[in-house]
Amino acid sequence: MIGDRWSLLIVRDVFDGIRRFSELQRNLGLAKNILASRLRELVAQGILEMVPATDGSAYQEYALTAKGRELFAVIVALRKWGEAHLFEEDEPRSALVDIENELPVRLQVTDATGRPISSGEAFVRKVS
Amino acid sequence: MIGDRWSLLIVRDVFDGIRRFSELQRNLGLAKNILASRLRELVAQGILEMVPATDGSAYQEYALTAKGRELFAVIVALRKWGEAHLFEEDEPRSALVDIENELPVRLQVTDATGRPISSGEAFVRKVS
DNA sequence: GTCCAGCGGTTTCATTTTGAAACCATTCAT
DNA sequence: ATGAATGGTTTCAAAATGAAACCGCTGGAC
Repeated sequence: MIGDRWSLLIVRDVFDGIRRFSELQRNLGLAKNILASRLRELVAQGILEMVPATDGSAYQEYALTAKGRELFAVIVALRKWGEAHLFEEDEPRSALVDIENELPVRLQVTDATGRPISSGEAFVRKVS
Repeated sequence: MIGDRWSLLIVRDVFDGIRRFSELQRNLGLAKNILASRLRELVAQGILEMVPATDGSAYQEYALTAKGRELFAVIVALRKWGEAHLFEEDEPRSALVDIENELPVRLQVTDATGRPISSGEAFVRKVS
């Protein structure tokens, strides 16, 4: 899943409403055989599923499953980090905004009470 | 960065306090040449830096830079998704907990007012 | 101070993955 | 009915990965 260059980018594109094989290929610029292989894996992992095309044609589209939609925070986190660090100072960039106010979305790691925490304030614990 | 199998796992391990070359290699089980190559790239990208070892020895350690620490939400998001989906029902798993209450941390995508939002309520907008 | 193990790599080479291009069957628009 | 677009698969070369051997430096025991 995170083990290769393309899978998360494909998932991101599907979140953005790109659903067809050829659209994904044009948008990402990857080889068709690799795209076919990645889509097959994502479907096998239950992250994407094939559904009948919404435009009434006989083709299929790729859609996120519930498991796939749960990657939302991952995509948002990566997108925000990328927006902050992968562009030059004055280079045009994009931002993820909420539909209502059109203001950038926030992403916060908090403790159980809702207080924001930093990486030093958390650790991994074994649970059953 | 997200373009390969190991870089994010290395960053995760450094968040977990693993700082030495040999520790990373033992923990991740990857080839030494690949680890050396990935660490070189992460340092070149300004995500990690080499610092003198904290134990007084002449060796160096790898530490997160400010840019690297900003990947915290990405690591938390991936970890939570993995905890939820990558284990069998009754398989022992681990969870990221806050230091104070030892309760699982939360991760939320919200709009500018703090209201939690789902993927359908956000879209990408071009900004300057 | 000497010896030996451990650390932090690099080099070499075989295997695996990736990518570009050509090809193909089916579907759609005219 | 015809030609272009869709959604792939096949083939083959190039690049990335991984295992193993090697190497110089460090640290600890003696």
